[in-house]
Amino acid sequence: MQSIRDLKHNLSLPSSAAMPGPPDSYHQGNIRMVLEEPELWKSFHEIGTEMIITKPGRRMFPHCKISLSGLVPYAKYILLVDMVPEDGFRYKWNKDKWEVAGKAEPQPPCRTYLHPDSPAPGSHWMKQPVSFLKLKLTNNTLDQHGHIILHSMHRYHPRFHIVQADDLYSVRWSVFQTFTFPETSFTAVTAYQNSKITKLKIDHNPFAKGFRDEGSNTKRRANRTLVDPERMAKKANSMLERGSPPDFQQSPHGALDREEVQRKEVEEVKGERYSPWGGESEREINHRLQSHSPLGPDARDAYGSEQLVPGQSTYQPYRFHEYGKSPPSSTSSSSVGSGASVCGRSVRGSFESRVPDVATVPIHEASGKLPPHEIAATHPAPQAGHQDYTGVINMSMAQSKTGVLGHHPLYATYGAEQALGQWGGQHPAQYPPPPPPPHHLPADYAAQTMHHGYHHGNVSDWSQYPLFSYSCW
DNA sequence: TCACCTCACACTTTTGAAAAGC
DNA sequence: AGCTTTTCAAAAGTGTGAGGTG
Repeated sequence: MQSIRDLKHNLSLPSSAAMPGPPDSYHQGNIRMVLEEPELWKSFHEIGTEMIITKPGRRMFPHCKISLSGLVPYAKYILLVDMVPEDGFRYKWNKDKWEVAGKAEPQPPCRTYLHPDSPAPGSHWMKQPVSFLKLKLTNNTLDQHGHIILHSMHRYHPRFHIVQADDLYSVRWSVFQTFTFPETSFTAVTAYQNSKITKLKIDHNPFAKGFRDEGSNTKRRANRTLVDPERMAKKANSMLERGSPPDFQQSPHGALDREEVQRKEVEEVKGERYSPWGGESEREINHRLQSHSPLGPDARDAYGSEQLVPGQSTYQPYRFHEYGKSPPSSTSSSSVGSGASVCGRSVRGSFESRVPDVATVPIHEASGKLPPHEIAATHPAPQAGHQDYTGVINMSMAQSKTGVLGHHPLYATYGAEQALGQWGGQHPAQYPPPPPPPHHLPADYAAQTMHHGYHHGNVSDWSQYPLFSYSCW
């Protein structure tokens, strides 16, 4: 196998003519990624996962945890995660289900979370599940901490990228593969909308133990009463004004028959399996999760995360329309493509996606074609319009990483100006059409996303260019 | 008025430095 | 002296619910 060093050398040649064909690193297509705790994810997914986003940043729960195999033990890899909008809509919670509430807001700056262990040899990644526990989500578009910025009431799903690279400098010249898992999609919220989700979180998140009804919760409430009688009096007053007894109101499990209420809710959560996305049944979800595996339902265990994306199309430069995990195309989708498309999800033409101002990027046709009311109460078709926009990894961070950051999480920022500026006129020369798909790629892997970052070799200039060309919408 | 967001709170787990033991 | 284990306080991560905002 050609070493990554050789690959780097080849790719560093400035001329597009020098762009090598697919290197032997395509053999890395053996990489397999499996989502850990799929049952937990599934239980959330069936109800409609919500993730809290806050100004200071909030961790995900369940958090992203994956297992990797098929890596070259001695080769170094970098693991990245980013969040991709599911569609071009904004949602609202109406009674007991999510409804489309209009077009999505312009996408905030795209950021990528780099696993703090990166870069590490394949043996390191494979020896145990890899957790992205410390990844945080925020709704603060001016966030300085590098958290992943999302819009509330919008739907996203995480995407995992694995890049064979000795260090962050090499990323741009390296092959990377992308994986997604349909069950990890979620709605970003600032406060939980679906009480079933709240309950699931409380039941499974150790930090929320205090809210469980197994004794400590009541103790907590009692303490609170003692600690701040004034507050409680105030609260009681306000509740009286609303005409409900203070101890029963508000809480999903009031003092009155709390156990029964809880039992009832548990039954609802476990048994009802209702989907806020238009009544998708468990069977349907299972079917969807399984049937999208290119290897069929039986392959889910073995190839739990392999995905289905037409290999050819993903090689189109600057766009990645087929990626659209919507409808989720497999248990996890992996795609193979050029470095010019990672955040792909566009219905618009690739040229339209390169508008110079991300804030004004029009929502795609899809959202225009399909009136919200027609979509309401149903899970919108994933292919629904996406906005394209691109981003640039903040390489100043990457640069510092190699020397200073050590084992701290690195977030790569995709600034709007950078992103669009660079797309503005450079790419044709800068990002020549990628080579044809590897002829020796096994059928299975032709469906994966394998991106090549074809960039110029001048390291001093590389911060101008994206690690991934981002089309987040 | 309403939908959404922010904040302080109580409670929990995690982290890391200091102390103790070997 | 050096290493490992234990202890404990501080920090960080939770959902709650009142109040704020547009």
